[in-house]
Amino acid sequence: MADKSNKPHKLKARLPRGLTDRGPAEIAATRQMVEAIRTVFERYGFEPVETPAIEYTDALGKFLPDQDRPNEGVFSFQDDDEQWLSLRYDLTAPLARYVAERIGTEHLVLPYRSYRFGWVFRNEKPGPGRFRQFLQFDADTVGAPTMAADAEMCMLAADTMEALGIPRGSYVVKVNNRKVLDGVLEVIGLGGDENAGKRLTVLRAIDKLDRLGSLGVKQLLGEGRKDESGDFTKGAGLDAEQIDIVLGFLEIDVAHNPSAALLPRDNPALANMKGGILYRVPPAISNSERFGVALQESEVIRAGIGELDQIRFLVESSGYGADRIETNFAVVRGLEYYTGPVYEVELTFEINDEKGRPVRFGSVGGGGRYDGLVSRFRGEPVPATGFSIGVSRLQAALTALGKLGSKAEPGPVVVTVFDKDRVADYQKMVASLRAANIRAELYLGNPKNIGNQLKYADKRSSPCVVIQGGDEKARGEVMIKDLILGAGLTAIKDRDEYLKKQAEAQFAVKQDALVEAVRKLLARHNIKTS
RNA sequence: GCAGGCGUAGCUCAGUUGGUUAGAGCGCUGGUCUGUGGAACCAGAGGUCGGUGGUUCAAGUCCACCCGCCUGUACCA
Repeated sequence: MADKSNKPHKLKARLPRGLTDRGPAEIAATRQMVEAIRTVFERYGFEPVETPAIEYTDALGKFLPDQDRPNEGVFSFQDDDEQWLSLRYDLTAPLARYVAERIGTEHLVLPYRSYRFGWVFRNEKPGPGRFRQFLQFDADTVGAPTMAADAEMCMLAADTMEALGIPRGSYVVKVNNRKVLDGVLEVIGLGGDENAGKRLTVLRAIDKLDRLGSLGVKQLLGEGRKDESGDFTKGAGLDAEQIDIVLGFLEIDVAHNPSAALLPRDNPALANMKGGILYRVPPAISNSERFGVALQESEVIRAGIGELDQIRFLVESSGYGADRIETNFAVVRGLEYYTGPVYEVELTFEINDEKGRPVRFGSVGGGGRYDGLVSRFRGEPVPATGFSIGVSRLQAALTALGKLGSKAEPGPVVVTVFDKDRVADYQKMVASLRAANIRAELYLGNPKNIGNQLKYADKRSSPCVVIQGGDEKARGEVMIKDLILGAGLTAIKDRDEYLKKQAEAQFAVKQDALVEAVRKLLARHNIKTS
């Protein structure tokens, strides 16, 4: 028993769930993505701004810690003055706080266009590609009520996807307007405060269209739905006609000719449509005795479609067709603060995971108009619209797609230790390489044989090693071995060919030509020197 | 949160109706190896069998609870 106390309960090295460590390949991939996004955002005229990861909880929005569920959704804690603080869960609310503090001063010019990226935190169940700490990249325009600001967000989203190497056709920016859905719900009798809960249930059901299909949504709008594990989700309890109308709206194909969805009330061609505004509406809507006329005359729906039409016109004018930016009445987006147009970027390709199962990445970014968010801090209305990219999720998708990060970055040049007594000489060689901006390191392990040192360099993905044994030293030379060339040698069967390549892969140069020779070797393999 | 499935070495997995000191492959470390990377051979390290409690003469194996992971679902700014 006594000897066991040597290692009593070994501390288990472990990471809290939903969090992840990131190695060189992932970090390099993230850098590359952030750089691509930043370039596009700056091209659009947005300027950088940074806010801290911690804010007062009440500034972040609705998630106030309460007794029952103190940390639901958001990580919160109390300051020593007992005020509640939280880790930010998005970048929009902190921006609203930032703007509200500066609006009307010389430190903020309206319309204010800014971008920022950083870690955000959500205390919720993690899943594949879903973490409790993840990177977001946002752009926002504050103080511009015009739809031109929204159209710009959509074009920005499309340009960013392409800058990230996602080909046109493999993504789509979907645009909807919260006013359209709000109008529909109002007309079918779900207006008013007393129906707020039901409206939420309906919107949630609509949001699941791409995942559950129209049958699943139909069930959720009605009685409810049972999933494959037997769990039952209670539905919104709409009647058949209400359900038909909601589904009918979702199915209207507005993507490719949205302008046609809005026709002026006084268009003579519409005489037979009772002065309505919707064109090509499904029978469920036009035939509805109860709601048909009201739907077609709804001012809210008309306003919403009018805004969508403006966005459509603006992006089309700039050359962005429906292959990149489409109007889609099924997009819901956040339930909380959006007040007008909402956008969502979806990846449209499917890929399989390592077990061959299809993985949907779905939405990798989104945003919308939130005219109420800044005004929470101020009496006056402040229009704002923004767009946000989930960098972490997008990175997971791009990695799975093979666009990112699978290949190791080239390592440093390794100077081997041949003669233990001459470490200083080798260190000097390293220093001369470093002085020439070449990544280089001395082998710091046990130098008892050269083979191990080559193995090490190989594992580091070093482009080459430098060797100087007694023979080279006597001739005033160093040996350079090209590991990248050498890597292919074992595959070569032909002896002459092998010897030729071998000679290319390993060569001696005068000691004072070391730096130049290494530089040439790196250039041959397209490795940047700093 | 709810439902279901799964937890044995760093990884992938064996482990009999409950029965002695829990195994294999890969990986890792060292050696053969003071002149050359992916090889070969040899040796070694590494396990509270996810945790705690219970049943039993005896638990990796049976039971309960907890934790973690996976799938679905709910919530999601």
